[in-house]
Amino acid sequence: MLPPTKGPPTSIKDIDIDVLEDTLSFYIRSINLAVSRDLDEKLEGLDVARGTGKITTLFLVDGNPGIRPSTIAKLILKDRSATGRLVDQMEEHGLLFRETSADDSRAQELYITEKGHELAERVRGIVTRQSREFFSDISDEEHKLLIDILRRTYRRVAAQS
Amino acid sequence: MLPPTKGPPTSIKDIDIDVLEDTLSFYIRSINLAVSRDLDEKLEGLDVARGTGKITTLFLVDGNPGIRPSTIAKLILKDRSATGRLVDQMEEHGLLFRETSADDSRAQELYITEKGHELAERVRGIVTRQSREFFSDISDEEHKLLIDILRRTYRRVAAQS
DNA sequence: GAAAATAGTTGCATTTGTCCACTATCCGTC
DNA sequence: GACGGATAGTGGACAAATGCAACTATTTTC
Repeated sequence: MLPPTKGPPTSIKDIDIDVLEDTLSFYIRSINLAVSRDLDEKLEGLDVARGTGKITTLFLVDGNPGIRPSTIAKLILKDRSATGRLVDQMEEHGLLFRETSADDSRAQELYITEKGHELAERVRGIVTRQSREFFSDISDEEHKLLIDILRRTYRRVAAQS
Repeated sequence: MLPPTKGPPTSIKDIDIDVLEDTLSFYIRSINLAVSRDLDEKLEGLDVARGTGKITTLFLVDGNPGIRPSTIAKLILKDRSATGRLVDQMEEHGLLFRETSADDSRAQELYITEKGHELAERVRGIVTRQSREFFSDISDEEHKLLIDILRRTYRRVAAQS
């Protein structure tokens, strides 16, 4: 008979995390912490590190010339206020510039700069590699599956905001 | 022939998010924002809302009497400093209490209180339901699959910290 | 017994985001 | 074409969380 395993559990493997063991949101939230930290390291010093949204914004402006801050806000799941400040930062860093829309003078159109475009180029590689490396214990097949499923969820959430 | 779709893209569906479209970390990070917000709403006023870690800590202490702050730190992927403050809060709210370990007077053992146990009971239901509802567009089969995969990743990450 | 490692605490700084109110502008309707 | 309601962007105040580094107290190692 094994010795009674009472008393403070010490090894991480013996720990019971209760219903979280089968709770998807728990894994999403936890892995988010880890993957975001890892990504920040890889982006160190790049004008685009820290927080969600900068990278997405960079790509959005690079690939969709004239896109508006409010559209970006919906896609990065932040409010206009936060998005505005984010655009401020990126403008200060010379990654993009604003223009008032000709159609609607309330709105702005965002355009990438040369510097921004170059950064996008660099970041493209870093981000792709980082994600694949971080999740390297997941097979290609599973990886594809995960993305297909989570993409649906993301689209649903982004669409309704 | 369709009219040229040049000019500022307006509908979210037409937007190109570049390589992020196939980047798992992007989905994890984005969905994390949404699912965390949704969860916070469901937990409103419950001593356990906001930030990652409180819920996990509550369950850990409830299910693993005598568990140490440093063990919790590894599981919630925070440093001891942040974990300590988190335990402070929960102690102030009367959810758990500390005792100095008899074996090692540097270490503490954490125990749940009656109030903490009751809260755990409530939160168990809320958390499970919230996750399943949030991801309700995912089939049971896919859901199971996702969890199995992400659990591996979480364990790997938690183990090495 | 001395050095190195570990547990926890605290101060500090930084970041980040949310809420709310305010202005300018556009849209639809009477 | 004037008015009310929605929408775009901005700015301020505020709350919170978290990470780092330094420091104390113990324990472990050699």
